[in-house]
Amino acid sequence: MLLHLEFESNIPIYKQISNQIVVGIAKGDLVEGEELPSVRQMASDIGINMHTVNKAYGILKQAGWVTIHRKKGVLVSTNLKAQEDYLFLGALRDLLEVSIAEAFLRGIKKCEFTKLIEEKYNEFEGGIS
Amino acid sequence: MLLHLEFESNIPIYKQISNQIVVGIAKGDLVEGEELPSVRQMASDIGINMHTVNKAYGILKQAGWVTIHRKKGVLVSTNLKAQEDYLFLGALRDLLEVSIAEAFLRGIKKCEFTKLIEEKYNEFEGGIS
DNA sequence: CATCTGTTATATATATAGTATAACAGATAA
DNA sequence: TTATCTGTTATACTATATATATAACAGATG
Repeated sequence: MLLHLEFESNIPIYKQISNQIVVGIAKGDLVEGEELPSVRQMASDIGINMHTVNKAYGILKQAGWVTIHRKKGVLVSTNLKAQEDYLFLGALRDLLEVSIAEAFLRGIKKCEFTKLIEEKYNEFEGGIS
Repeated sequence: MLLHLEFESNIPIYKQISNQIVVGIAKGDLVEGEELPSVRQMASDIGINMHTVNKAYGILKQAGWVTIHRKKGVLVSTNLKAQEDYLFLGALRDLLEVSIAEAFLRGIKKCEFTKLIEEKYNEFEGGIS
């Protein structure tokens, strides 16, 4: 899977990496058990420091998006750390509040917003159907 | 309008301030033309530095959420800087992609996600009805 | 005149992000 | 065994972001 990094972005590189891997899993570009490049390999490919990749992998490992074996290397996983739905949705609500407020005040209709959500969901659901 | 700041949050204070003011406008707690406290006053009330508030106001001014008059002070505005809907929605799409991917992989159903959006929209629409 | 306003400038302290170099222990292959 | 690769950890450095502190300026107000 190709990573598209923007080095002038205000989003940290390690966050861009971990984000795109999670999205890659949702899209089906990365499948359970698939091996990811080593920290040194990916760092070399991208042209960044090893520790930046290591931080991204550490975040993914922490959340359960990858498992790391001495033998097999870094493997894609969907064995997520348990988190109650209401906690996840609560955090999501907080995250979305400002964006929804801005959209509302800009005259974006409710259905336009939800349509955007549904389209992205379909991108993911299409990957496993 | 009361601000609820979390000083241990990873979200900068100035961002928490500007976010909550935008949400306050959407909820109808702040209305067009309403005067906001001066940078020194708000800083004093909250117990933070003047420049932190000034940075928040600067962001709001930049986007068009407030206008600043020598005479009248800092006024709530909804005279937003022109931005094409497709640009706003494109940025929104990027912002939501990871959250939607996570929700999808956690088994949150599409309708649960959109329901969350609709509920927040209703909070805002209720404020002006 | 005194006071308040937004704004700007400068300085400092701390945290974060990214890089650089090095080392360790486990696994792998020659 | 030797050599190489793995994730991991440690240390150090630079750059940037965040927040604070102090000061000053020009416009407006009473």
